[in-house]
Amino acid sequence: MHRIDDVNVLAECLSSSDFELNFSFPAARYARLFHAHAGDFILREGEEPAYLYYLHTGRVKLYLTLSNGKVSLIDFFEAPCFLGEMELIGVQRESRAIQALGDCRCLALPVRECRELLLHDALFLRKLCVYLGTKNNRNVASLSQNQAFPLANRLAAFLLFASPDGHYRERHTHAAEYLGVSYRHLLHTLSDFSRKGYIVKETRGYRLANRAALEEKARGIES
Amino acid sequence: MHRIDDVNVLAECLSSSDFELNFSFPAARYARLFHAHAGDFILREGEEPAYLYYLHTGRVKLYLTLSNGKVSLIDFFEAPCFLGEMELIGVQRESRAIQALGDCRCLALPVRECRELLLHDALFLRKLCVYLGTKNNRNVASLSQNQAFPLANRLAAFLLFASPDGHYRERHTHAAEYLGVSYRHLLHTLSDFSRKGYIVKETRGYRLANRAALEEKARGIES
DNA sequence: CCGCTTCTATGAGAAATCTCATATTCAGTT
DNA sequence: AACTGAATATGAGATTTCTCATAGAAGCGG
Repeated sequence: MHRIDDVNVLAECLSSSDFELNFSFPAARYARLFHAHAGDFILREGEEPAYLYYLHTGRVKLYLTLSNGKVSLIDFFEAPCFLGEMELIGVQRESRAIQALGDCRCLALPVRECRELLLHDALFLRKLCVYLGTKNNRNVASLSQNQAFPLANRLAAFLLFASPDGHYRERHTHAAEYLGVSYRHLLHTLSDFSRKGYIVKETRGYRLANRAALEEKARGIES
Repeated sequence: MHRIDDVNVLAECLSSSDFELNFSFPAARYARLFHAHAGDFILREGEEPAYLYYLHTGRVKLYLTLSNGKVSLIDFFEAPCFLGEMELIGVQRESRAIQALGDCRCLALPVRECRELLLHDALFLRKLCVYLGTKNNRNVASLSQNQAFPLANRLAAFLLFASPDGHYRERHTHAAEYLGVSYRHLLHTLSDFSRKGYIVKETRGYRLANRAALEEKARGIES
């Protein structure tokens, strides 16, 4: 990830986002702009971030490495959202990494300069509470779903979620991590879906061939 | 759960807790006191709470009922903590219930009167952010652990966690919910631990007989 | 004391999921 | 063009976990 010092690009980003609406102090005055390429790390494991980031464009994934050695993909985040907010409020112990999935633009407030301002800004804190609460809800939902439903149901929901145009193109490796199952088992279930005609393999990915059946499978998950 | 109108008891509760330190306005003026017996519901599923609760004494469990019909135990909370804060900030969609595990005392602020005060109080909001962030961390940790380790490891950790005096006395039904496995499988694994001599069955519960072995099993989980 | 519900307990068999081994393809590198 | 590391695939067998069936024990209101 590298910093972009072009003042015009920064101004453009600021004006094309809700960034400033999150603060009751003139945050724009402190803002920097960063650009991350696909695969770049925005937060590295065990590193104290120097900025509070606001993802302006792009998509990232958050994961942590267990003592197991296994890497567990925790969640996807899409712009707009905060990154590094847990560290700001000082509740971060685990070593987490945030990695860009595609090109990302991040507005950033330097913690050193803004920490006190942020921690006394009721508007920002309220926005942050909502954001944290929403994240919490999602986590709780997936926590209980993972335990309550076998992969077939969760995969059906994921296929529908991740295929806006009816074409599924996620990496199997990513999907397996996200769904919390082994790569092997994901492939099993995909080929099972193929056999049943729910999906059809294409040159690159799958086409959702029987949306109704997938929705039926996914039912009971949406809560 | 019923309200306690004794002003002296209320005053006593206020003075014996950090309650007032969470707010920069005179919250004590608005505070009520409630008492819940074991099994009482503090929040019912699908009900909009009229109060922001601060658990003064006691222990509660939070769970939600899936469309599945299955009930999923999400978490335990111990005093002191907030309850109903998700609803206050307006990010609550799922139907959750909070049930007292033993006798509980709750300080409570009426949402109708305090909502605006609370949502503009930077001190309270900051405390709430920390609280939500901590909750989030716990959820993420258990989310990834559940996926990464079989029950034997998690159970070992749970036994050590839930047996301060070396005697385990949790309800199997509760434990099974909490660990996210079937009752049957929990019993399997317990009897396996028995056979291996890790634990010894007593009149009521189990005694941890081989703490070292349990710690070995639990290792790799503590992150 | 009776009937009801919940918890505890155990067995048998099935389903879900994992590990390991092995190939192939593909993109990037040298 | 050869090499390498990741992603894709597929098979076989083991492990984990679940469902169902059954039964006794404990607690509780009538």
